[in-house]
Amino acid sequence: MSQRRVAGPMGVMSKQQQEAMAEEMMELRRGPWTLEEDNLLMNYIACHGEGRWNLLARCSGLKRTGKSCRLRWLNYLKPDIKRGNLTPEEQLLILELHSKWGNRWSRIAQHLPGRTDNEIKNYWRTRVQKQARQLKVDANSTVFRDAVRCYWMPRLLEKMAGAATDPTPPPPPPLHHHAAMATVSSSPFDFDTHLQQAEAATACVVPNNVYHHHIDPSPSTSTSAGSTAAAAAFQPLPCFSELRWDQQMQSSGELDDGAAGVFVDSASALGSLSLDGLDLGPAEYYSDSTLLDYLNSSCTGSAMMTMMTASGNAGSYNYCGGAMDGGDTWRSDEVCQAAARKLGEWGGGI
DNA sequence: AAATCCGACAACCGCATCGGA
DNA sequence: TTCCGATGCGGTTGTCGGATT
Repeated sequence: MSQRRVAGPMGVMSKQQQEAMAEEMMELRRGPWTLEEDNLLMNYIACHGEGRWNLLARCSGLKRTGKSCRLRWLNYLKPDIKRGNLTPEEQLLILELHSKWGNRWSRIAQHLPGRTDNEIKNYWRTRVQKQARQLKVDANSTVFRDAVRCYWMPRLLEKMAGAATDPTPPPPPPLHHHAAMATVSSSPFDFDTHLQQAEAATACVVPNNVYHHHIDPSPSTSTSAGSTAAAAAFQPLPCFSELRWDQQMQSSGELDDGAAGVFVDSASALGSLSLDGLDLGPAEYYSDSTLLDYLNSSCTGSAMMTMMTASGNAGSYNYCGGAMDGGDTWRSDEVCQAAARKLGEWGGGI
């Protein structure tokens, strides 16, 4: 940032120095807010509304900077702030969105109503990064991300499934496709124990942003209790069930990177992806290139890929000879609708 | 019981961006 | 076009309370 300098009584002085001097002259307060200060701030905002924080700081009688007032309001006093521990759903969403956007705390917070960017950032630093530190790996490393995707997220989904069927928690949903999955348990999670398994699983995992809480697509191959539990894990969360075609996404400007692909609104937990009938687990957003990479690495000849959500929306497209049909060939067809109905029969909530 | 450690979270700081003058 | 104030964002620090030694 530019350090703007202006001439003053002390000679050339940076803007920061000027501010510091002004603060000194006004004896601005720092540190924890008192009840009186909170009341002053709330009363002022009740009368004049949010915004214009510097003016607020000057006129409210608070000996605080505008910045400090804004932060106190947004992170603590605002009426719609949600207090208390993050729910498994919220934790899942944070892990999910962070894997997609990185440290874009504010952007992530927009998807968690009532939670602040500060709260999410603190959660990440105290909980998630702690795990990474204990493993002596970087929290942004591929290995750690895969461990999160393969083991932490499924455990959160189990928690969600358990909560949905309380007071009698169901058995964990069937997890398959990777032998390592069989070791996932509801006991206290031991990240260290699973790290090696995560590394092994990574070798055969595919679209990079797929995590593996697989539901069995075929009722005949799983117990009804297991299917119910699996479906329960996909019970609708707010705003989570819309599948949009890429062209719609682009025309509506919802994809800021202009990428084509498939997007299952917000909660990956509700999307499911299959390839020629083989369940690939929940899906969120797949760029065309991601899908193509995967298909190229795992398919010979042709294949049909389908996606569906718990609300019953579904789509598919064809892969043949190393290429995919373009976005305009996406269609919602009978096959997918039938599959979606099937999911509904298992309790997916169509 | 006292000292120390540690996790959680509130608050601060530096910088970037935006919009109006 | 430039300047500058306001606001927002992400990284870092400070504080407090509970757990542990």
